[in-house]
Amino acid sequence: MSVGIRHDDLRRRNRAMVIAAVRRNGQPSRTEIAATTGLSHSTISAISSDLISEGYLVQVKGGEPPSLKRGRPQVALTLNPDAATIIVAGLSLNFLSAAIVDYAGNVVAEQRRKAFTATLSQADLLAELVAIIRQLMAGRPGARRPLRIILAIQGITDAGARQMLWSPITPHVDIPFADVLERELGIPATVENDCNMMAVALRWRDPERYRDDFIAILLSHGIGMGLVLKGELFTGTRSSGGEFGHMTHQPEGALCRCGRRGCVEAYAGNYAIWRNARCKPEDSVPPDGIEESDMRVLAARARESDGAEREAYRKAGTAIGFGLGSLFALIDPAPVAFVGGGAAAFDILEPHIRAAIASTAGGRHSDAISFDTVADELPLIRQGCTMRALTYVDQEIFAPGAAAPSQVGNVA
Amino acid sequence: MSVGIRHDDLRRRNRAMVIAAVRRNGQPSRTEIAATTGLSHSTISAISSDLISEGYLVQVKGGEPPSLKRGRPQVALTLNPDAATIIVAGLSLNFLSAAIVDYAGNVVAEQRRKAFTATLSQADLLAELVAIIRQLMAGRPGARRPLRIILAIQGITDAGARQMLWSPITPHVDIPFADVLERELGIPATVENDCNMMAVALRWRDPERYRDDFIAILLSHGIGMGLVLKGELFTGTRSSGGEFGHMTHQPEGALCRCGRRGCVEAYAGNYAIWRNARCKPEDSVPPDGIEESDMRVLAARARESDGAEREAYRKAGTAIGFGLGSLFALIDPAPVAFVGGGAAAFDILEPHIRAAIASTAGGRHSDAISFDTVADELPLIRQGCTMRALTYVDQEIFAPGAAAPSQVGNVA
DNA sequence: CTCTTTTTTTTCGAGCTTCGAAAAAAAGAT
DNA sequence: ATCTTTTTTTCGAAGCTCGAAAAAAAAGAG
Repeated sequence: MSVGIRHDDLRRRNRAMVIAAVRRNGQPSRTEIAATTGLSHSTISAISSDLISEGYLVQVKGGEPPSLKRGRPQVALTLNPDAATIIVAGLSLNFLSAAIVDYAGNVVAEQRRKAFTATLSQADLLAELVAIIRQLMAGRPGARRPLRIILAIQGITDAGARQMLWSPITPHVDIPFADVLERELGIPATVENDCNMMAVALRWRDPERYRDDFIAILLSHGIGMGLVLKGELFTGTRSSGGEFGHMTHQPEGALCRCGRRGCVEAYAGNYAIWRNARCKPEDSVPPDGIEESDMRVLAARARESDGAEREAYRKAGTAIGFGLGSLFALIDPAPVAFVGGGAAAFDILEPHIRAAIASTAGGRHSDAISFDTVADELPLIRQGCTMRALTYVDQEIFAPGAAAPSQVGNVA
Repeated sequence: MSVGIRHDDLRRRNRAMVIAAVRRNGQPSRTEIAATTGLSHSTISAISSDLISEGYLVQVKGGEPPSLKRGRPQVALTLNPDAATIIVAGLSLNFLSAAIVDYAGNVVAEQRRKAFTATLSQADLLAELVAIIRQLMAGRPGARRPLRIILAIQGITDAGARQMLWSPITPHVDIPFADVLERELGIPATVENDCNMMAVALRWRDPERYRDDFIAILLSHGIGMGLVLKGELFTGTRSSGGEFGHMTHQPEGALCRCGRRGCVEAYAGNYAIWRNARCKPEDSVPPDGIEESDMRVLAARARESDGAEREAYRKAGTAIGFGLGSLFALIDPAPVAFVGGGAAAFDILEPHIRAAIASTAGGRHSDAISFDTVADELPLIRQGCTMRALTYVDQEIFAPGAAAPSQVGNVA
């Protein structure tokens, strides 16, 4: 359904565009905003003066160094940190975190706590989550109500970012996190897949390298992926999608944590590497609770001698490589960032990944396949959530009515 | 890079929206256009009166049956067939076709000819293509110059729709079809992958069933795919992408026509089914020139008795199923249309496809997996090309400057 | 046959928005 | 102190969409 542009949409869109330019650029002047948006100086002047008087933007006074150029100096604009706050929460195995973040993206308060996610009832899990956020907000009495809650979870979410459909950290499925948070706290909430947030963060961190098309792969107990294609975060038609770890590497192959067989993860997840390194049968139930330190020992042994550990990493690299090969057959090659504890063993994995890719259709354009590693996923996830939630807030403020994830399809 | 909306873009976009509404709807009245676009009646009235006086739209006079409602009858608007023409060309193994199509999508002239694509030099192949189009245009002296050429090829094209990167129908690679056509004929040209055009056509044909997310799979000598996700035709980052047939089904498996091993196509392409049915070794070079009639014989035998033929189809179905399973892990399940000669044997394939999917991550939401078959791919490809080229023309006319495939990414 | 009702389409003025040009502002250079 | 350069604001013009009202065109009622 194609929708025409109303006249009053115009100003809203251009206001949102200006805010987006400031968010992306940091401290642009009006002239720079005019250049990046393509709008005239007079329009930018009008819009930014509105946004300043409404409290969304502020002029940076003495911050910048005295420019060496002649002429009236540019006045830098920046986001007013006090314009709004959001809450960024994270839920991973046995661990719960929440933070209040201001409109400029600075963390202003934070809470962390242990919680035995694997054994908690669904109600208790939700209660813990609500409690940590309540506690966080109680620490700032009198503060304005946060405009949005964003929750990153290890697991699959629905396409509308309302529910967790499945997660390895809890036996419960279809948990309506967003609905519960909204009901209990009265703040709009969304649930996002952690790997997707990693991809979002990479784009904000290094837009040179991670621009329009790239892949973030989490190497941890399981294997996750966040994918950006044509500048948009890629999601499934019904879920957060991108379950790279559960593409089939070997039909009827090794037993995966998900209960099926032959998934990439069943060869490349920490538990799979451990299982192979210990020479357990491929169909043995994947063990839980493997520590990063255990993996470091395995990796060290794999580097030292040509034994079962090295073979385990070979299998892992091969599985990842064939998975990437199939992915590249669909989307063409793109830069890959390997994130998480497993990235520490990337030196062992890389030759096998490259060898496997070379034997697939992904071998074409192998020059486009550049790998990078990021050791710690948590800061990435936090940053991705922050930017995503703030962008939602921007869209809500400046384009009310237009739902956040709106996209008008138009195949021709 | 975010670009603001200029004031004069507004009318252009809304004009394009009106044209798109008419193209999609067939013969809508002004009132219906207002409803679907969300613009006011006064705006639609102004725009459509402009478009009529410019010759793009015409009012349908006595066409519709006398409405049984009271009140002033709606005046149906439709595309003026004489507003423009385009050329739709197709290139497949040993076969070349071209047609002139008017602005309303009707074929007004057509040419077909044999050409031995597999043995022609690149120059001769291009010359044949230019010749058939010249001949077509020579048949309509005095006619206005067509506004666009669209060429569908069996093979991979680049993301910009300028070149054929690789094709099974010719040994030559990186053929700059679009540049040559534009230079020789002076008409803007693009090259599209045939399976992508199938997907586009399905959406125009049956928008109820094929709306926002669906998959078109060509079962023929090779295996091709066209994919629509979130209402947009899916393409790779550098090429037409979606090479479903060259996802890896079995690492180090059967020899594929592409020279690699274990691709889905190496089990499910006509040549692979034939190879398995004849009990040739999996690493034997795939034969060429298998006729549809040969495949019908194989399928009949597979239905009759449990022999090598049935086993060949089992392997084919399994490969397709595991491929779909991996695809569904990435994009979630979606309706699938199997197109082409191989769809005639879908009854034999289906149980194996479903069994394989059920054993993968795609097994979730298996209710969303509905299959359909379309016997003949050529009309689909023709129709898809027609609609795509006409939409390009619309965009060029009504939104000059904005390149046809424009999409501003905005990850947050 | 005429008048009323109903529905579609057009007309018209109001209210926005953006743009370009010119003016104002704010610094360094001379 | 004045000139030059660059940024920002101001102001009028032009264009677009919208809502309300008017006009048009048909069916139904009497």
